[in-house]
Amino acid sequence: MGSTERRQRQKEQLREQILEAARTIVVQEGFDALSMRKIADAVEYAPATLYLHFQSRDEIARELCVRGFRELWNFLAPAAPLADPLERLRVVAEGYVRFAMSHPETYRLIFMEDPKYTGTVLRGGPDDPGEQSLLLMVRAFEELQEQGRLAKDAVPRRLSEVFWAGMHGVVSLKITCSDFLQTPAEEMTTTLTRALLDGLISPATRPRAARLR
Amino acid sequence: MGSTERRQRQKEQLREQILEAARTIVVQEGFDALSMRKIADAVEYAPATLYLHFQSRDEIARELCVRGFRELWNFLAPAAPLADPLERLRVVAEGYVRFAMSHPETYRLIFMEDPKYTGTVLRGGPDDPGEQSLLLMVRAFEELQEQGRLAKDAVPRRLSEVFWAGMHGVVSLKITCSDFLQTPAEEMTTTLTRALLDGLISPATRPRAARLR
DNA sequence: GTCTATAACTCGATAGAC
DNA sequence: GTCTATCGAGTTATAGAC
Repeated sequence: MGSTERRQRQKEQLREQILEAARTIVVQEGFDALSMRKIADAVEYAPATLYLHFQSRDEIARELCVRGFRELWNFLAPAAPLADPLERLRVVAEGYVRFAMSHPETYRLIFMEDPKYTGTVLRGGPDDPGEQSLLLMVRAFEELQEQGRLAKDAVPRRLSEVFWAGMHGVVSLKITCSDFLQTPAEEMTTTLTRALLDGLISPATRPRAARLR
Repeated sequence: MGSTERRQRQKEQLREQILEAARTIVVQEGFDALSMRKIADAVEYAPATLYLHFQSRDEIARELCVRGFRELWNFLAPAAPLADPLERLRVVAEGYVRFAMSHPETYRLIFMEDPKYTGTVLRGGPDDPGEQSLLLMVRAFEELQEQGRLAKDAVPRRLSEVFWAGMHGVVSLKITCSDFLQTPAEEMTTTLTRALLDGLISPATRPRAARLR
């Protein structure tokens, strides 16, 4: 049954082409400009053909979210093996912002467009990609706590969410109103990171060696 | 010419009705659901009539942004007369988050929807509403600096932008994926505010009295 | 199995009758 | 000043020809 396999391969190929075309449209024209007609034009098939591979425009958008988030992870992963949890958090922030600034439309689709898309990667379940990424930060704060560099009553999960919110604030403002902001994204990130980590890690429990400046 | 004045009043009344109907739709169904037809239905006029009062749907959206931002200012203004700049910043943050959480769809329209709407209130000119609001924070940081509670080489404008980004991050994440976040918005805000202000106001230059905890 | 053609529905905006 | 009627373009999705 070699022909069946070939068919299967071709089918998957078209699926990839559709997703690639969709991604290109989103990146170049924004998510609002993504329509089934436009995708169909790009892959040179009739609009209806797309429905043989995807149930709806929504399903395509969700798949773009999943893949986009996977790409985001590639920017965060280099931080994981770093020994110092503080350094790890700084590298996470740097990677996060670098991803968002180099893929603004993808970032917008995943985190700023619609809760239903954000929910695709951040459902809150223990196995979803968002939880994995947050865990990278949670662990860092836990280690800081174990090392006595963080107040005993601090809640790592909460600090991680605040830390994430800070990064998200910087990049989403940069995406929506970069003209208004006078400070470059990277500068905002370092200022934010320094201030936050310096502030979160309370002076009382922080040995001199762990100081950020 | 009393009848002319009456006409004028009626015309303005309809304009208000249109805006009020539009605001209701945005608040209840979100900005995407805002259509000229729906507004026309709500005010019991034909769709074409709306174009006698507004050039386009866009112009209605922009007016909603301007009014929404005015309402935001009402939440921030109570902070202005406070003597202690640090306290002022805390109250600004509290008001900002309270506005966003009580008017999520309005907040989304102004700050998260489209740069062209955000630009309506944040053009970057010296007279726009956004600049005014940011000035509230800039002044607070300047005073902290004058009082020697902030490093001399710190840039108030930059700190304000970072401070604002932090608040925006918290509320926009809460709006887009509140299910994923385990921490309530108010708690995130106090954690963020404490950490940021504690971190921004560097230990070296900060007298004991100004400490946040 | 594949794809064309089209249904059935949105929308914003306008021309012209009254 | 307001309405009816409609244009033209957009959308998702499906029925049925090939």
